[in-house]
Amino acid sequence: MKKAQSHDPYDMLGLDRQLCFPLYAASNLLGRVYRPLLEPLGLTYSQYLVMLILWEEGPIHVGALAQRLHIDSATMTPIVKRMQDQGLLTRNRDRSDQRHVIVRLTSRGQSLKDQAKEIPQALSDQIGDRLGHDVVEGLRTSVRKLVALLSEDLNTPIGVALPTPTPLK
Amino acid sequence: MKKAQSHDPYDMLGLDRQLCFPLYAASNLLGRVYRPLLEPLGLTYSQYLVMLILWEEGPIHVGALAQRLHIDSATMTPIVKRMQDQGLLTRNRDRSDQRHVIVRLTSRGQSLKDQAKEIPQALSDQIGDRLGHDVVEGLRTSVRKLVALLSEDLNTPIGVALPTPTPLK
DNA sequence: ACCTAATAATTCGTGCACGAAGTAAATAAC
DNA sequence: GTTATTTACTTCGTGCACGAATTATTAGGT
Repeated sequence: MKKAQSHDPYDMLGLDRQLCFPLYAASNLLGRVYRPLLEPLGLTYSQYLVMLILWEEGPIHVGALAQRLHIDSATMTPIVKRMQDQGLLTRNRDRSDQRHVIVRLTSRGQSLKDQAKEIPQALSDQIGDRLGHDVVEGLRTSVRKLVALLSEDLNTPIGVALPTPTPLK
Repeated sequence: MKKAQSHDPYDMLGLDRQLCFPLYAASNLLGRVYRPLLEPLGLTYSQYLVMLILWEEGPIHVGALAQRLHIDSATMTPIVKRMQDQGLLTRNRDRSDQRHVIVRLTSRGQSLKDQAKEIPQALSDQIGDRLGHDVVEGLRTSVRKLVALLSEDLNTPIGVALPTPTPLK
């Protein structure tokens, strides 16, 4: 069922044949689209994602936050620190387990939700209208499957077959 | 044809409803998958993308390189500088137009192609086998459409409808 | 020729994103 | 109960990625 495309390994090095590159480009471009929309709220894109979780789920540990966004906890720490400096949230040690740090929205952080609520709809409409809402929907579910695959395979690495590059040729 | 999902703006703030978040996560995760594969070659992921273009198309200006990868030229400059330091390429002013800087592979950069040629096939197979090759193919074309849309709309900004958030409610 | 765009690359400052190493607290081992 | 191990977060160093401001060069207007 798969159409017989070239199996010359060199052909695979074409930028257009890769899946990774469009994803990389799309992610960067989306970040660039979000920037002017989030600037009035004083949020970066990563900070916006943190807010989405806090608005939806309430107080949460730093590690859980990082896990939810599929980023390293070493990346999360400075993000929530800056957000604390902005008065959006508080960071406190868990009294029952001093290793955990609980992140909580301040009232200022809570109230920001009102200003943010129009953003996803506006973007979703704009993209959906031009790309086709069904295309966007399929894209969303496919990418989520890919994310699920990649994040589970970070335990049993996906590239483990590489150490023996071409057994025989 | 579109199924009637909630139009409550607050519902749209759910992390699972967003298209942008899976793309962000997928891009980060893919970068993490590529890292150990590219480390033996001494390349970062962005540097790998630059190499793909140079292998495929030969000498190119810094600006064109940035445009091809949909990143800012201010991001490109330090990348090619580091690659020059590694002896992978040369940077020279264009004699016919001193504003342009031409990037060329060195022989060392050329020869790296041999070591890289197995990488995309290995990943493509691993992901395709688990996600379905047809799913991956559909994903690839959809994301490319999205990229095309986003990059053209950066001239006529996509978020232009936002300055009037809710005309009336 | 001269003065003004426009263009190409770079520099600057901020914020992610990562792996590796470090610190401190809770748990296990014995 | 003291020592080892695990867990949660932080610190550190490198490399992107961006917008804004600079510099250098070319192209246009008169």
